[in-house]
Amino acid sequence: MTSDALVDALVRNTFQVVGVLTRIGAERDLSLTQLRVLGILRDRRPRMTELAAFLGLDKSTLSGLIDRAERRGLVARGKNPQDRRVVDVFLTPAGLELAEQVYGEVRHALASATDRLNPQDSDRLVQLLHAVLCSPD
Amino acid sequence: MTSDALVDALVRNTFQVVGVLTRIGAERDLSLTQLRVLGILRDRRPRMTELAAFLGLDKSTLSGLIDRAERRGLVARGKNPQDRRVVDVFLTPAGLELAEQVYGEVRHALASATDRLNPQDSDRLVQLLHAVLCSPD
DNA sequence: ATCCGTTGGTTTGCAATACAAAGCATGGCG
DNA sequence: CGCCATGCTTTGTATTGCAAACCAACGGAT
Repeated sequence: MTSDALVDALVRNTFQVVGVLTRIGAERDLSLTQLRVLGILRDRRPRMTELAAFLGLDKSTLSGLIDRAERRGLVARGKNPQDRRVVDVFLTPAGLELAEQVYGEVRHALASATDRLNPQDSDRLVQLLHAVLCSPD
Repeated sequence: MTSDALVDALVRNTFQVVGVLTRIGAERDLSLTQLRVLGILRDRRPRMTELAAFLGLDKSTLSGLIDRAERRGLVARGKNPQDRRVVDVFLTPAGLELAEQVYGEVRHALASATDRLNPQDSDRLVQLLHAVLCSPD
């Protein structure tokens, strides 16, 4: 079955990227999850529950996660005028700067891998990856 | 820059696969790391240090990890006749069975995604992924 | 043969991550 | 108003991870 080879490649690729992300995050004392939070908040301002669902985490997990990030001045909690129960989360300027920095480094670190492809192959790979991951099930 | 799109796709893909692995692991009380241990031990019998290096973890982290897996009867520690200091790790029959089971499920879960590709695209994607990840840097 | 530095693992202490269950406040009904 | 649902936090517990200290075994040098 050819799809086995594909699954293997996907999983292997996953752990390699996870390794890169973890290493880069560790240099700034950011866990994989924190890194992901920063990435998500770059272009969103979700409420706690939304963010938890996005990350596939429990609400209670997120409370602690945001607590720590807030204590470091990376994110902030905002009140939602429509519904006083909900808590919106967003990046502080410092958080945004760190996010951009880190993701710049990620691009740089992965460049050594992605540069092995010529532009056509690169485009093709992007297309294929999109095809594979388009539906979140 | 086209490589930005590629990096984005790789990272997004990574988190999607991590999500699948985490979910399937959770059904059997296996963390992502435990899952990976099982995957690695399927066709290897490394010593503790080798396994730690493979996973990018500290030796001390691995001790606890293997402790718990051993307590569940999934792996075992073996003495190395050449050097009495080293501890070899390998899957028990139960561990092997669980590993096969879980990775079967992973294949199944990802099949809904991979099946979207025709065989040619699938092969092409495998090729491209291999090209990207061939050197671990 | 002994000394001693190196290597291989474990132990201990600490922080972060994650879940579940319980709790608290707000919202939105009937 | 009474009551349940929703949104988030708190509390308790297990796992994961690192660093530092530790012990045991190896191996070369004297």
